[in-house]
Amino acid sequence: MPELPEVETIVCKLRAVLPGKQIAGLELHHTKPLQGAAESLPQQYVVAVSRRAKIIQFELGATPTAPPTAIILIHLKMTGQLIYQDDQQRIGGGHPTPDWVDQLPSKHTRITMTFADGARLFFNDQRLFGWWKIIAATDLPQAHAGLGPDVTDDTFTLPYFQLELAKKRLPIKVAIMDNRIVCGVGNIYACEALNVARISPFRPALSLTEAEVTALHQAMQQVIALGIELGGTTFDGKYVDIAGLAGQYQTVVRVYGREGQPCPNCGGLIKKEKLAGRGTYFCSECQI
DNA sequence: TGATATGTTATCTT
DNA sequence: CAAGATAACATATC
Repeated sequence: MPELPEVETIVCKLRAVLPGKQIAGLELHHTKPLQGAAESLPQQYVVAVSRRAKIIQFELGATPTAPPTAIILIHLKMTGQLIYQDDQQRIGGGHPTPDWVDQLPSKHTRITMTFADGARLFFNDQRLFGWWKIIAATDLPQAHAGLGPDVTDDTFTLPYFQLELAKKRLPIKVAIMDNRIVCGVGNIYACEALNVARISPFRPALSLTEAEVTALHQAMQQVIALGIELGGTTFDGKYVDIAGLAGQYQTVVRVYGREGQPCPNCGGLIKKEKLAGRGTYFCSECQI
Protein backbone atom coordinates (compact mmCIF):
# COMPACT_ATOMS: atom_id res chain seq x y z
CA MET A 1 0.00 0.00 0.00
CA PRO A 2 2.25 2.70 1.20
CA GLU A 3 3.66 5.36 -1.04
CA LEU A 4 6.28 7.79 0.13
CA PRO A 5 3.91 10.10 2.08
CA GLU A 6 2.55 7.12 4.01
CA VAL A 7 6.06 5.86 4.73
CA GLU A 8 7.21 9.32 5.78
CA THR A 9 4.20 9.58 8.09
CA ILE A 10 5.02 6.27 9.74
CA VAL A 11 8.66 7.31 10.11
CA CYS A 12 7.64 10.56 11.82
CA LYS A 13 5.34 8.76 14.22
CA LEU A 14 7.92 6.11 15.11
CA ARG A 15 10.62 8.74 15.49
CA ALA A 16 8.57 10.16 18.35
CA VAL A 17 8.62 6.92 20.34
CA LEU A 18 11.45 4.57 19.31
CA PRO A 19 14.73 6.47 19.73
CA GLY A 20 16.28 5.61 23.08
CA LYS A 21 14.47 2.29 23.37
CA GLN A 22 16.43 -0.89 23.97
CA ILE A 23 15.56 -3.93 21.88
CA ALA A 24 14.73 -7.08 23.83
CA GLY A 25 14.29 -9.39 20.86
CA LEU A 26 12.58 -10.36 17.63
CA GLU A 27 9.83 -12.91 17.34
CA LEU A 28 9.59 -14.37 13.83
CA HIS A 29 6.12 -15.58 12.91
CA HIS A 30 7.26 -16.22 9.33
CA THR A 31 10.81 -16.64 8.06
CA LYS A 32 10.50 -15.17 4.57
CA PRO A 33 10.53 -11.42 5.33
CA LEU A 34 13.72 -11.29 7.43
CA GLN A 35 17.26 -11.25 6.08
CA GLY A 36 20.28 -10.82 8.29
CA ALA A 37 21.42 -11.60 11.80
CA ALA A 38 18.47 -11.21 14.18
CA GLU A 39 20.54 -12.65 17.04
CA SER A 40 22.69 -9.48 17.00
CA LEU A 41 19.75 -7.23 17.91
CA PRO A 42 19.01 -7.83 21.62
CA GLN A 43 20.55 -5.16 23.89
CA GLN A 44 20.95 -2.73 20.99
CA TYR A 45 19.38 0.73 21.28
CA VAL A 46 17.42 2.56 18.62
CA VAL A 47 19.54 5.63 17.94
CA ALA A 48 17.50 7.11 15.09
CA VAL A 49 14.60 6.43 12.72
CA SER A 50 15.14 7.56 9.13
CA ARG A 51 13.97 6.96 5.57
CA ARG A 52 15.44 6.65 2.06
CA ALA A 53 13.00 6.30 -0.83
CA LYS A 54 10.26 4.03 0.63
CA ILE A 55 12.73 2.23 2.88
CA ILE A 56 12.30 2.75 6.63
CA GLN A 57 15.55 2.64 8.60
CA PHE A 58 16.08 1.91 12.31
CA GLU A 59 19.61 2.91 13.18
CA LEU A 60 21.00 0.88 16.08
CA GLY A 61 23.88 1.37 18.50
CA ALA A 62 25.32 0.02 21.74
CA THR A 63 24.02 3.01 23.70
CA PRO A 64 21.13 5.45 23.03
CA THR A 65 23.57 8.06 21.70
CA ALA A 66 26.29 5.89 20.14
CA PRO A 67 26.99 6.20 16.43
CA PRO A 68 24.87 3.56 14.69
CA THR A 69 26.65 0.31 13.91
CA ALA A 70 23.74 -1.66 12.48
CA ILE A 71 20.62 -0.70 10.58
CA ILE A 72 17.30 -2.44 10.09
CA LEU A 73 15.93 -1.64 6.63
CA ILE A 74 12.18 -2.15 6.26
CA HIS A 75 10.13 -2.10 3.05
CA LEU A 76 6.34 -2.37 3.36
CA LYS A 77 5.73 -3.00 -0.37
CA MET A 78 1.99 -3.32 -1.16
CA THR A 79 0.39 -4.56 2.05
CA GLY A 80 2.85 -3.98 4.89
CA GLN A 81 2.05 -2.29 8.19
CA LEU A 82 4.13 -1.20 11.16
CA ILE A 83 2.13 -0.85 14.33
CA TYR A 84 3.66 0.25 17.62
CA GLN A 85 1.88 -0.62 20.81
CA ASP A 86 2.62 0.19 24.42
CA ASP A 87 0.31 0.45 27.40
CA GLN A 88 -0.66 3.99 26.43
CA GLN A 89 -1.19 4.00 22.70
CA ARG A 90 -1.19 2.31 19.33
CA ILE A 91 0.40 4.22 16.43
CA GLY A 92 1.93 3.49 13.07
CA GLY A 93 0.33 2.91 9.72
CA GLY A 94 0.47 1.18 6.37
CA HIS A 95 -2.02 -0.88 4.43
CA PRO A 96 -5.46 -0.43 6.01
CA THR A 97 -6.83 -3.75 7.25
CA PRO A 98 -8.64 -5.00 10.36
CA ASP A 99 -5.21 -5.60 11.89
CA TRP A 100 -5.18 -1.86 12.60
CA VAL A 101 -7.71 -2.41 15.35
CA ASP A 102 -7.55 -6.15 16.08
CA GLN A 103 -5.56 -7.91 18.76
CA LEU A 104 -1.91 -8.29 17.73
CA PRO A 105 -0.11 -10.39 16.74
CA SER A 106 -2.65 -11.41 14.09
CA LYS A 107 -2.52 -14.03 11.34
CA HIS A 108 -0.71 -11.44 9.18
CA THR A 109 1.93 -10.56 11.76
CA ARG A 110 5.29 -11.64 10.36
CA ILE A 111 7.66 -10.09 12.91
CA THR A 112 7.16 -8.78 16.43
CA MET A 113 9.93 -6.62 17.87
CA THR A 114 9.92 -6.36 21.63
CA PHE A 115 11.55 -3.65 23.71
CA ALA A 116 13.05 -3.76 27.18
CA ASP A 117 10.26 -1.52 28.51
CA GLY A 118 7.52 -3.84 27.27
CA ALA A 119 6.53 -1.88 24.17
CA ARG A 120 6.10 -3.89 20.96
CA LEU A 121 6.33 -3.17 17.25
CA PHE A 122 4.35 -5.40 14.89
CA PHE A 123 5.18 -5.91 11.21
CA ASN A 124 2.06 -7.17 9.47
CA ASP A 125 1.98 -8.02 5.77
CA GLN A 126 -0.80 -9.94 4.01
CA ARG A 127 0.99 -10.61 0.77
CA LEU A 128 4.52 -11.23 2.11
CA PHE A 129 6.14 -8.88 -0.41
CA GLY A 130 7.62 -6.68 2.31
CA TRP A 131 10.94 -7.31 4.02
CA TRP A 132 13.31 -6.50 6.86
CA LYS A 133 17.06 -6.50 6.25
CA ILE A 134 19.58 -6.21 9.06
CA ILE A 135 22.84 -4.77 7.77
CA ALA A 136 26.03 -3.20 9.11
CA ALA A 137 25.94 0.60 9.06
CA THR A 138 28.94 0.55 6.75
CA ASP A 139 26.89 -1.33 4.15
CA LEU A 140 24.24 1.38 3.88
CA PRO A 141 25.63 3.01 0.71
CA GLN A 142 25.55 -0.39 -0.95
CA ALA A 143 21.91 -0.85 0.08
CA HIS A 144 21.07 2.44 -1.66
CA ALA A 145 23.03 1.67 -4.81
CA GLY A 146 21.10 2.40 -7.98
CA LEU A 147 18.49 4.62 -6.33
CA GLY A 148 17.94 8.03 -7.87
CA PRO A 149 17.35 11.10 -5.71
CA ASP A 150 14.31 11.26 -3.44
CA VAL A 151 11.54 13.44 -4.83
CA THR A 152 11.61 15.21 -1.45
CA ASP A 153 15.34 15.93 -1.60
CA ASP A 154 17.26 18.99 -2.86
CA THR A 155 19.28 16.70 -5.10
CA PHE A 156 16.18 16.17 -7.26
CA THR A 157 16.88 19.27 -9.31
CA LEU A 158 15.18 20.49 -12.46
CA PRO A 159 18.34 20.23 -14.62
CA TYR A 160 18.86 16.65 -13.45
CA PHE A 161 15.24 15.76 -14.22
CA GLN A 162 15.43 17.33 -17.68
CA LEU A 163 18.60 15.41 -18.45
CA GLU A 164 17.14 12.07 -17.36
CA LEU A 165 13.87 12.48 -19.25
CA ALA A 166 15.65 13.57 -22.42
CA LYS A 167 17.27 10.12 -22.55
CA LYS A 168 14.10 8.03 -22.26
CA ARG A 169 11.44 7.05 -24.71
CA LEU A 170 9.42 5.44 -21.86
CA PRO A 171 5.91 6.74 -21.17
CA ILE A 172 6.33 9.66 -18.79
CA LYS A 173 4.29 7.98 -16.05
CA VAL A 174 6.55 4.94 -16.13
CA ALA A 175 9.61 7.23 -16.04
CA ILE A 176 8.54 9.14 -12.92
CA MET A 177 7.76 5.87 -11.13
CA ASP A 178 11.24 4.49 -11.93
CA ASN A 179 13.36 4.55 -8.76
CA ARG A 180 16.55 4.85 -10.81
CA ILE A 181 15.32 8.26 -12.02
CA VAL A 182 13.52 9.53 -8.92
CA CYS A 183 12.40 7.78 -5.73
CA GLY A 184 9.12 8.13 -3.96
CA VAL A 185 6.50 8.58 -6.68
CA GLY A 186 4.13 5.63 -6.73
CA ASN A 187 1.02 4.98 -8.77
CA ILE A 188 -1.37 7.32 -6.97
CA TYR A 189 0.92 10.34 -6.84
CA ALA A 190 2.17 9.75 -10.41
CA CYS A 191 -1.42 10.02 -11.65
CA GLU A 192 -2.01 13.07 -9.48
CA ALA A 193 1.14 14.91 -10.54
CA LEU A 194 0.46 14.35 -14.24
CA ASN A 195 -3.03 15.76 -13.80
CA VAL A 196 -1.70 18.85 -12.03
CA ALA A 197 0.84 19.35 -14.83
CA ARG A 198 -1.79 18.53 -17.51
CA ILE A 199 0.40 15.95 -19.23
CA SER A 200 -0.79 12.63 -20.66
CA PRO A 201 0.70 9.61 -18.85
CA PHE A 202 1.37 7.99 -22.23
CA ARG A 203 3.64 10.68 -23.68
CA PRO A 204 7.22 9.54 -24.31
CA ALA A 205 9.40 11.16 -21.64
CA LEU A 206 11.69 12.78 -24.20
CA SER A 207 8.72 14.42 -25.95
CA LEU A 208 8.03 16.79 -23.05
CA THR A 209 8.88 20.43 -23.61
CA GLU A 210 11.03 22.33 -21.16
CA ALA A 211 7.93 24.05 -19.80
CA GLU A 212 6.20 20.70 -19.31
CA VAL A 213 9.18 19.17 -17.51
CA THR A 214 9.28 22.23 -15.26
CA ALA A 215 5.56 21.97 -14.50
CA LEU A 216 5.83 18.24 -13.81
CA HIS A 217 8.87 18.63 -11.57
CA GLN A 218 6.94 21.15 -9.52
CA ALA A 219 3.72 19.09 -9.55
CA MET A 220 5.51 15.96 -8.27
CA GLN A 221 7.01 17.87 -5.35
CA GLN A 222 3.69 19.56 -4.68
CA VAL A 223 1.51 16.41 -4.55
CA ILE A 224 4.07 14.52 -2.44
CA ALA A 225 4.35 17.46 -0.02
CA LEU A 226 0.56 17.65 0.27
CA GLY A 227 0.42 13.89 0.80
CA ILE A 228 2.91 14.15 3.65
CA GLU A 229 1.03 17.09 5.13
CA LEU A 230 -2.19 15.07 5.12
CA GLY A 231 -0.52 11.96 6.53
CA GLY A 232 -0.75 9.87 3.37
CA THR A 233 -3.66 8.19 1.63
CA THR A 234 -6.03 5.70 3.23
CA PHE A 235 -8.33 4.25 0.57
CA ASP A 236 -10.54 2.39 2.91
CA GLY A 237 -13.77 3.80 4.26
CA LYS A 238 -13.72 1.65 7.39
CA TYR A 239 -10.53 3.01 8.91
CA VAL A 240 -10.34 6.64 7.87
CA ASP A 241 -11.24 7.87 11.34
CA ILE A 242 -8.73 5.90 13.31
CA ALA A 243 -6.49 8.43 14.98
CA GLY A 244 -2.81 7.70 14.68
CA LEU A 245 -3.13 5.34 11.72
CA ALA A 246 -5.15 6.77 8.81
CA GLY A 247 -4.17 9.53 6.38
CA GLN A 248 -6.41 12.10 4.71
CA TYR A 249 -5.01 12.58 1.19
CA GLN A 250 -7.94 10.63 -0.28
CA THR A 251 -10.15 13.61 0.59
CA VAL A 252 -8.28 15.83 -1.89
CA VAL A 253 -7.43 13.24 -4.56
CA ARG A 254 -7.83 14.63 -8.08
CA VAL A 255 -7.99 11.68 -10.46
CA TYR A 256 -6.92 8.44 -8.77
CA GLY A 257 -9.93 6.17 -8.34
CA ARG A 258 -12.25 8.75 -9.89
CA GLU A 259 -13.05 7.19 -13.26
CA GLY A 260 -16.09 8.82 -14.88
CA GLN A 261 -15.95 11.91 -12.64
CA PRO A 262 -15.05 15.44 -13.71
CA CYS A 263 -11.45 16.67 -13.85
CA PRO A 264 -10.63 19.32 -11.23
CA ASN A 265 -8.72 21.32 -13.86
CA CYS A 266 -11.27 21.53 -16.65
CA GLY A 267 -14.33 19.46 -15.84
CA GLY A 268 -13.41 16.90 -18.51
CA LEU A 269 -14.11 13.20 -18.11
CA ILE A 270 -11.60 11.20 -16.07
CA LYS A 271 -10.69 7.94 -17.77
CA LYS A 272 -8.94 4.80 -16.58
CA GLU A 273 -6.57 2.79 -18.73
CA LYS A 274 -3.84 0.29 -18.04
CA LEU A 275 -0.23 1.37 -18.48
CA ALA A 276 2.68 -0.95 -17.67
CA GLY A 277 0.22 -3.14 -15.79
CA ARG A 278 -1.02 -0.39 -13.48
CA GLY A 279 -4.36 1.37 -13.31
CA THR A 280 -3.81 4.84 -14.75
CA TYR A 281 -6.29 7.67 -14.22
CA PHE A 282 -6.16 10.84 -16.30
CA CYS A 283 -8.31 13.57 -17.76
CA SER A 284 -9.20 12.91 -21.37
CA GLU A 285 -9.55 16.64 -22.06
CA CYS A 286 -6.68 18.57 -20.53
CA GLN A 287 -3.91 15.99 -20.17
CA ILE A 288 -2.35 16.14 -23.60
C1' DT B 1 -14.82 -16.86 -11.51
C1' DG B 2 -12.01 -13.13 -12.72
C1' DA B 3 -10.17 -8.67 -12.13
C1' DT B 4 -7.89 -5.66 -9.21
C1' DA B 5 -4.64 -4.00 -5.57
C1' DT B 6 -0.76 2.47 -2.80
C1' DG B 7 5.80 -2.01 -5.13
C1' DT B 8 9.73 -3.79 -7.13
C1' DT B 9 12.42 -6.91 -9.88
C1' DA B 10 13.25 -10.97 -12.87
C1' DT B 11 12.49 -12.68 -17.22
C1' DC B 12 10.75 -12.82 -21.57
C1' DT B 13 10.21 -10.71 -26.46
C1' DT B 14 11.07 -7.67 -29.77
C1' DC C 1 22.50 -5.00 -26.19
C1' DA C 2 18.42 -2.24 -25.11
C1' DA C 3 13.71 -1.02 -24.75
C1' DG C 4 9.37 -2.48 -23.65
C1' DA C 5 6.06 -5.73 -22.13
C1' DT C 6 4.88 -9.30 -19.09
C1' DA C 7 5.26 -12.36 -15.16
C1' DA C 8 6.34 -13.11 -10.62
C1' DC C 9 6.02 -12.72 -5.59
C1' DA C 10 1.10 -14.38 -2.18
C1' DT C 11 -3.26 -12.90 -0.44
C1' DA C 12 -7.60 -10.54 0.02
C1' DT C 13 -11.54 -8.24 -1.70
C1' DC C 14 -15.12 -6.81 -4.84
